Amino acid sequence: MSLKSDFLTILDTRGFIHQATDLEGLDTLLTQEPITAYIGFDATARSFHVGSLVQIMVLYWLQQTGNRPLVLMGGATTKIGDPTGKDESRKLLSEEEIRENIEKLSTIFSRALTFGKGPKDALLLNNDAWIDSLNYSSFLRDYGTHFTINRMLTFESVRLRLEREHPMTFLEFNYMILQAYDFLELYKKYGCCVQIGGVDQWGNIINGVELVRRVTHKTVYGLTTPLITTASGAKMGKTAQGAVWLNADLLSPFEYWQFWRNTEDKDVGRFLRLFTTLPLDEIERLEKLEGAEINEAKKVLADKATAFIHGEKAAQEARETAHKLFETTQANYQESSLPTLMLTQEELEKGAPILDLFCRLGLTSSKGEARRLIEGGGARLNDTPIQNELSVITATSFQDGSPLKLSAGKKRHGLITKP
RNA sequence: GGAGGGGUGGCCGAGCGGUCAAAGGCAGCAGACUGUAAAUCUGCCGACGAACGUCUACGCAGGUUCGAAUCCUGCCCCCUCCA
Repeated sequence: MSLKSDFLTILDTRGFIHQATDLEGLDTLLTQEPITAYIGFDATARSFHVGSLVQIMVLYWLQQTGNRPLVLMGGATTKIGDPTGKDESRKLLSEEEIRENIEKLSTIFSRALTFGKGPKDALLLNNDAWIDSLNYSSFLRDYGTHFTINRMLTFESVRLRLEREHPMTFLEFNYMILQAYDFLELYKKYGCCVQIGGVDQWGNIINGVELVRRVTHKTVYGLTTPLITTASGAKMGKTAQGAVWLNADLLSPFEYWQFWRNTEDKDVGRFLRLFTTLPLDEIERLEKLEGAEINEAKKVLADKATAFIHGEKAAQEARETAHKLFETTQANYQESSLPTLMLTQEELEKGAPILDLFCRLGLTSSKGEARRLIEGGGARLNDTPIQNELSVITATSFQDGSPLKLSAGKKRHGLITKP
């Protein structure tokens, strides 16, 4: 099928579309008038990770093509989704946590989207605003009639749990109803007619689409994005440190840059399409590079992806640090984005144990790990393998006054400076 | 409420009185080869300690024993079937 609208054409050619309720209908609508669409986000963590990046990119393109994005933070649904908070004080605390999470999560959108009060400006919403005040009996009477258990049982998420004989609580069962209600609310308040989400959200999205139709007799649309895996089949987003967070306080821009730089060859083209805004013909050129040349494409990917989240300046710095680290022998890392540790005068006199320094720089999580690293030959000081696990850093270790580079393997480095 | 099964390291999963810091797999880390890639091969993979070693860990709390992940008692949680 050939798509006519800018938005769907971009989504399609860049690989964002997994399935949709009525792609043609949505396409037609998009060519007629600007629309409002939303994506819901959970507030369970303090930061998004690359898994959510697909969704964020979709919102970006939505706004770029002249439509209005709504970012819905699931303040209320997150609260309900976690049934462990039983006693009163904990519940209060977790509400507090959710608030903090939402605050932190929201910062990510400011670079990708333009917020404001204009017709095309993005809005940040929290479903707390309407779900918290729902009255159980009237909610049941008004909306409960639109959901049949028969239908709900056929949804993938439910069916799988039942087939595997995994328990599913009534609470979880209700989650999808509340999410459907979100859609209805957004449709009524903001004229929002599209919900977008990951493949796992398909069932929930369908429910929303149907609820809106039953209540208002209007057609709204659902669209899902594919689950992004690496060419080797692994779920995206794991590094040595854990998840690939988007917030800089959890993962430095340099490490973020490195994550993209280390993309597998086979993924470069796909990732350039998904996670950068480079023109398609440029991407086609880049992905044709072969052998070692494809590294240039990976650098572009890293630059653009980092700039999108952390800004041009941070991307530039990350690139320079990487260049110094991997492509030259020069040792001036002062301006780098590597973890840095300054020793005290006292430590320099007494000698700082190398094992401690590995831990303090976050290169290893225990002294034992640092010890094993040295035994295995993966530990280096200024690119010279460390032989003795008992060595110490003293004032004389700084030969020319520049920082010392401590490395765990070839890719993880930290700097040690003296006062 | 009754009967039965089960809770082991990041995950899966063996062990069922000493040889268990706990097989095997996955994930992870490092080394070799390369291109800061993939694949492959090798090593490592609880903490502390320079080291003999010490401590903490097999749902929780006690107990039996020279000795317990393994046996007993109580509690908590999960699953299956029955009411």
